Amino acid sequence: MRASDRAYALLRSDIVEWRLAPGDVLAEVEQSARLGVSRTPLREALARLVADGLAAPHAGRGVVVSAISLEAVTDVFEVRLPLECAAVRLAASRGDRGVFTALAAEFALAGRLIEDDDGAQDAYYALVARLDQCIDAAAGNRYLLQAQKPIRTHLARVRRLARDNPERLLASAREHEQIALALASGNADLAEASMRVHLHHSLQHLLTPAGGKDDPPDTS
Amino acid sequence: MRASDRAYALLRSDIVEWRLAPGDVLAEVEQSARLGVSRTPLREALARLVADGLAAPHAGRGVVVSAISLEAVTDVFEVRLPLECAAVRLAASRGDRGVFTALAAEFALAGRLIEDDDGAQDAYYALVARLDQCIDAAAGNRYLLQAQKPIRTHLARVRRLARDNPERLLASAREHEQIALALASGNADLAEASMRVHLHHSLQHLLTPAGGKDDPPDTS
DNA sequence: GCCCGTTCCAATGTATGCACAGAAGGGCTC
DNA sequence: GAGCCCTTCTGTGCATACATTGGAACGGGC
Repeated sequence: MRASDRAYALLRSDIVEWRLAPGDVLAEVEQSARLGVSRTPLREALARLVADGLAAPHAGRGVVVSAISLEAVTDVFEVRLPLECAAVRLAASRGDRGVFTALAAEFALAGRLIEDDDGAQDAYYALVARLDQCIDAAAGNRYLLQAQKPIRTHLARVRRLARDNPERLLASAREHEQIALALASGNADLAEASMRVHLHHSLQHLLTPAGGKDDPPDTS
Repeated sequence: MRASDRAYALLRSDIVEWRLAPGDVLAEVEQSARLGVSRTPLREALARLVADGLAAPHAGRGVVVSAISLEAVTDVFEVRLPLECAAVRLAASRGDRGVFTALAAEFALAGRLIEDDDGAQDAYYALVARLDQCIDAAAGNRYLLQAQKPIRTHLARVRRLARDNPERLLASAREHEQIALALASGNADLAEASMRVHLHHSLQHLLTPAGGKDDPPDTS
């Protein structure tokens, strides 16, 4: 792997996983020393971060990690909603239905994934990621993918703000099952409606202040 | 201005305006010599072009200008439609209505801009760009803007495939006037509907093979 | 005591040199 | 004569050295 790719991946995960907080300055010499690469590939990595919107050039003072807030979450969803709806509509009309039938069955069984302890939730997240990938593949539109990629990045960053909530995850699994079923039936209207339902609950949960002990948003 | 910015702007316009054709290889040494910058800023410019989707890394052979075709136009519009609709919905609910009332009046007068000879059409395109900027400002969503930017770039590239057609431009002006009027009234549903009408005609015209002498798409 | 100017420093922006990888062409062998 | 391998060469990837710009701190003047 190229050094610039490594630097980009490391910095990106550092930002997404909140090891680098908004406002932190990414000085070239400091980061190049920390990551063990030279300034040239590091500059390339910083440029990609800026293009992603994860960092912003600070006039004359390098780049700083960009801020993300609750208003920003609302803004992100204002873009995510039409994009995801467009994606599922395309996937419903173009996709291979068998794939989504199988995925729906997996989501129906997802309860045990979620209720199992520790690492099992990762399996659920992986399942969600697989559904996303299948939708992307079925939509078959590189421009749509290009538009969604930064949105998903910002979303992943917000997701790390809170821990997991089994209740919400279970509801999320049911919503995803509905989406998969709609795609399996090739019904674009139903798929879009199911996606709207899911995104509504997802955003609502994100905007709900973490009430009790750990009341965690799920944005998948 | 920085050398990397100059290189990016030059290469970008070269690609958008078809001085560089799809498949052309962008060799670092060659382009750095042509543009009068060193290899380092040129590499940065190439990376930005790749991020924009205007070029793609070709394994072991540098980056090549990416292809754009009629299927690609359809794909671009599949993303453009939901994004522009979302933008006008937000603009209708948030924007300052006076701005759009004034713009609607300008579009109503746009006939003379279009029918005037030569450079006058540029004034019309500038007017369209101003409407876009006002919609962007009214929507006030940086993530939406981030998603739209590459789409608009690809669109600008396609637009250069054909010359102007006064008939289509006049119809386009009327469609834009409707959008502006809907925004001025703060009616999100009407604004979206007007946008859908405009995009439908825009795409139809793009997909129509240039029939007579110069039957030129307008994608604004 | 405060404000403005100057100077120094640090960090970015740029250029160039070096090393490695992939491709193309030629030569050798079957 | 054709196919395969080796050599060479071009071009990218990386590192480092140099220039330039912006900022901060210190000193002088009001």
